[in-house]
Amino acid sequence: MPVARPEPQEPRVIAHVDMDCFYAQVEQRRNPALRGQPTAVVQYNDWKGGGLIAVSYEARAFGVKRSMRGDEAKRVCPGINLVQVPVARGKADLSLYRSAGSEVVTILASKGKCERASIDEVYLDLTDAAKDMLLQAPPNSPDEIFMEAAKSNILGLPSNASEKEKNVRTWLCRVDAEYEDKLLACGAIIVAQLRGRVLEETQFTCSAGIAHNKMLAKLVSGMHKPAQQTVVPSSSVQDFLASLPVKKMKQLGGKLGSSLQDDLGVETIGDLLSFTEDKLQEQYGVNTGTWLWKIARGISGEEVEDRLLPKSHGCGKTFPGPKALKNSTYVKGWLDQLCEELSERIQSDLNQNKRIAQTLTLHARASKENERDSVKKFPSKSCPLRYGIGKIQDDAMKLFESGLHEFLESQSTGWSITSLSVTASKIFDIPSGTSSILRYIKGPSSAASLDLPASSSVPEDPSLDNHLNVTPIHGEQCEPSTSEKVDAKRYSANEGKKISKKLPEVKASHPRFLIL
DNA sequence: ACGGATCAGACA
DNA sequence: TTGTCTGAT
Repeated sequence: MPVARPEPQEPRVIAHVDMDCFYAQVEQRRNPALRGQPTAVVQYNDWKGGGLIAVSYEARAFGVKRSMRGDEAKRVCPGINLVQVPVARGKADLSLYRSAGSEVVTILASKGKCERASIDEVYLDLTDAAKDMLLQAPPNSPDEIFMEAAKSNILGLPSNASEKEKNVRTWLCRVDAEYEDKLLACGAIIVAQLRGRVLEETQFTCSAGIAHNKMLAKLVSGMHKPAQQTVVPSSSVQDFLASLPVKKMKQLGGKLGSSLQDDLGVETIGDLLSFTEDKLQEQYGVNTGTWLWKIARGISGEEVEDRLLPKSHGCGKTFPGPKALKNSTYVKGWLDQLCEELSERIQSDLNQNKRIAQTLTLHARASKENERDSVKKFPSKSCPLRYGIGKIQDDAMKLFESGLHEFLESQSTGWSITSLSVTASKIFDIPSGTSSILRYIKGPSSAASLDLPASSSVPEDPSLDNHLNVTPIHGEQCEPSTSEKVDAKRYSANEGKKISKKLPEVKASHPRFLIL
C-alpha cells in the first residue's frame, strides 16, 4: 500500500530519466547492422518465437508491441530483427543489460542525488544544481545545451506548432517567472545536458520528466518519447491531473486503482478531489487514504534516495506447462544453475562494490495434480546467506525441501514446480578504510582473528570460495548444511529474535562478520 | 496452462 | 524479523 511522506517546504527539482526501449538500444549498439532497423529483443524462441521484452521505435511503427510473441511480431512486421537475450546455464542472462544500465547511471549521478529505480530508470534530485545555476548562469543565451533544452515539452504551454520552440525558449528564460518555474527551467537545461552526455558517451537515447516531485516527473517522462523531455510547471498540474485516468498513476495500476473505479466511481485523478480525506481514509485506511488525497492535489513528498546499486539480487526461471519440474532431481539441477548465477553476481558485488548480502531466499510456485483447484501457495523460505557456490546450492535445496514439506502437509500425491527463484538480500556496505570498525572472527575450526586483504581485492575465482566465507555473525547456526537432516524450525523467526537480544549491537548500520 | 525475469516496499 | 502481497518495468 502506498504511504504519504512529509512534504518538503522548499520547492525541489526532480527528474525521472527513462531509457528508450533499452534492451533494443543495447542490441543495436552491439550490432550496428541493426541501427535504424525494426528490432525487438526476445527471450527464448522455442515457443511461438519467444516473448518480446523490448521493441525499437522503428518496429513500433509497424504495430509491434511488447507482450507480443516473436511469431506475431514477424506477421505484422516481416522485416523485423529479433535478437535473443543471451542464455547462460539454461536461463536468460540479463548481465549485458545490467552493465549497460550501470554505464548510464554513472553519468546521470554526476549532478546530484541519483536513485536507481530499475535497470533502465533513475530519479534525480537536481535542486542544488538548479539553484546554483540560477545564481551563476541563469538561462538566457542560445548556447548549445540551451538549444537542446529548448526542445523540451512544457506541459500546459500553448503550442502553436510552428512557434513551439520559440515559446519554449521564452518560457525557459522568462525574467518575470515564479521562482519555482525558474528552478524548473534550470532543471530542464541540466537534464538536457545530462541526456546529451549519455548520448555522447553511450550512444543511448533517453527521455525524461522534470517536475517538483517524483510522482509528476515519472508521469510525464514517458509522455514524449523517444529522446525527448517534458517539464511540469506547477501551474499546469491541476488541469493535467484532472483528466488523468486513475490507472495511469503509479501505484494505481492494479487492484487499488480498480477499487477506486468500481467502488468509488473514480475514473480520473480529478474525480478524487470530490472525496474528503476522512472518506478516503475510511475506505482505504489512514496511510493510503491520505496518500490518495494528496496525489489528487499533485502533492508527493517522497524523496530521491542516494542509491546507485540494487538492494537485492535475484535469479529465477519459470517452467510453464509441460516443462514443470516433477521431482526433486530436476529441482536440484535447476536450483544449482540458479545458485551458480546468484553466487557469481554477489561475488562481483563484493569485489566491485564491497557489499555483502546477508539473506538467501527461495521462492517457488507449485501446482498439485489431481486436486480440485489447489491454489495453495508454495511458501517462500530464507536463511542466512553463506558465500560460496556449493554452500548456496546446499542451503537453497534445504530451503526448498523445507518449503515442500510444508506445501505437502495437507496431503497430495503429485506436485510440480512451475517457477523457481533465489534471491540475495539485506546487502550491506563493508565500511572501508578504518578496518578497526570491522571485527572479523575466525570460525570454530581455528580461533585467530583475521583481516580482509588490505589490497581490497577479494578473490573472484569460485575455487577460492572455500577460503573466504563471510557470514553474518547472527547466523550463528548458519549451516543447514552441516547436519544430515535439517529441521524447518531452524529457519523460524524465533531463533533470530533470541540472538538479536543477545547481540543488540548487530542492529547497527553495518553487520559483523564471521569468516569460516 | 505463466508474457518472463527482476526489483521495491508495506503490512501483519 | 520472516513471509505474504502488491505493483512496476
